[in-house]
Amino acid sequence: MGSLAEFDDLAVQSEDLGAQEQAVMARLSDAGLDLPAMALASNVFRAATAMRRRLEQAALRDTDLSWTAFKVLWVLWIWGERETRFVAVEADVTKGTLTGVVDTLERRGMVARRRHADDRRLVSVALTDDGTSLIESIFPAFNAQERAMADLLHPADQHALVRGLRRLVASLTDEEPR
Amino acid sequence: MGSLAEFDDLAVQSEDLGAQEQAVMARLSDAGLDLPAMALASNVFRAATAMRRRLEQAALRDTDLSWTAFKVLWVLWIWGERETRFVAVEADVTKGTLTGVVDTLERRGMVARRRHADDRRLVSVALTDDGTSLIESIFPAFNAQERAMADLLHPADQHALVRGLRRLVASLTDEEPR
DNA sequence: TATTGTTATACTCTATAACTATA
DNA sequence: TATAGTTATAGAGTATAACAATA
Repeated sequence: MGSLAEFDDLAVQSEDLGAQEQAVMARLSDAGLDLPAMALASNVFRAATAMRRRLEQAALRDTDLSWTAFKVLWVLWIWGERETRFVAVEADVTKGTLTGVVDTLERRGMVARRRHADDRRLVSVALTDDGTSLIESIFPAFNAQERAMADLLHPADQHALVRGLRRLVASLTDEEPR
Repeated sequence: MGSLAEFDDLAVQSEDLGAQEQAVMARLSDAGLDLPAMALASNVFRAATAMRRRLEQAALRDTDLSWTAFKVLWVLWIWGERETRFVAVEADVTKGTLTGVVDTLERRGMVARRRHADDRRLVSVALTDDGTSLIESIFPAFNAQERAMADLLHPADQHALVRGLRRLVASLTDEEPR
């Protein structure tokens, strides 16, 4: 069985396929590759890039916050004061990157470090009042963009998409604990 | 109506929600935000990061190719010789980045530039025979990882996920032509 | 010995914009 | 004037690894 048929099966409606995917089919249809899996990966990347670009332009442009600095503020807003290793995992950055971002945010008075009394290797980070005000002033516009993007899909598609992504993320992250 | 109920509606099964999303619900359930949209965005980013990390480690680690260099080879493999502006869009990088990546790949003999005779502003890039061999030797392992990740989901979930992502990408990219 | 956070290095990619050569 | 690609600059993130302090 050719993978072309397999791919087509996933396609549902050919109008949904971009030019790139059509070229892929023409080029690779009998190379023994898993085209549906390719389509899954490449669409995850394309969606992520397009969404991040839009969020950065529309919601972060005038805030003087990098994508990562924003994520760190957000994590602290959601979770409250936490140890830096936790924040690094949650914001999905390396600990080296986190040190730098926290340095910057601390210099601007948005977060504060606190060394633990009981285990003095540990450092926790928390939003200051100014940091809380900042994230609370930025987040509504950020979320409005998220909503506008989600609304590009029918509710049933949104539903299915989130469910699939959650399962994928769950499987990937407990496979590779990092 | 609280957004908590709205969020829960999307959740389907609470075991699917990671700890982060549960904390979000607890923290933000009545802030007037669109939590399902937030869940969509954040799961796209988390999936993309986890997948890229795995592909880089498992398939690109020993190849001496950066993520972007790999994408450029892939684009040229799929499309054949193309003008650099086309390659930049397709590989989703800026033209400045592309110049650098093509410089590197050309120095290694994997691609070749060709200036057009009819419009001498234009430069096309194509794989050399060595470049073709390289991408053909790397891609099977890359695709095997893509398949392994896709197989973490049931076929119906894969199907729904790809369909949703395609539609999202299509809407986002014809909204913002770049 | 192991762990936490910090520091250091070298690399990749980005955004932005100026520059060249062509059209 | 506009366009295609190149070059330049500064910034942000990465992987990797060494390091100091602490456990």
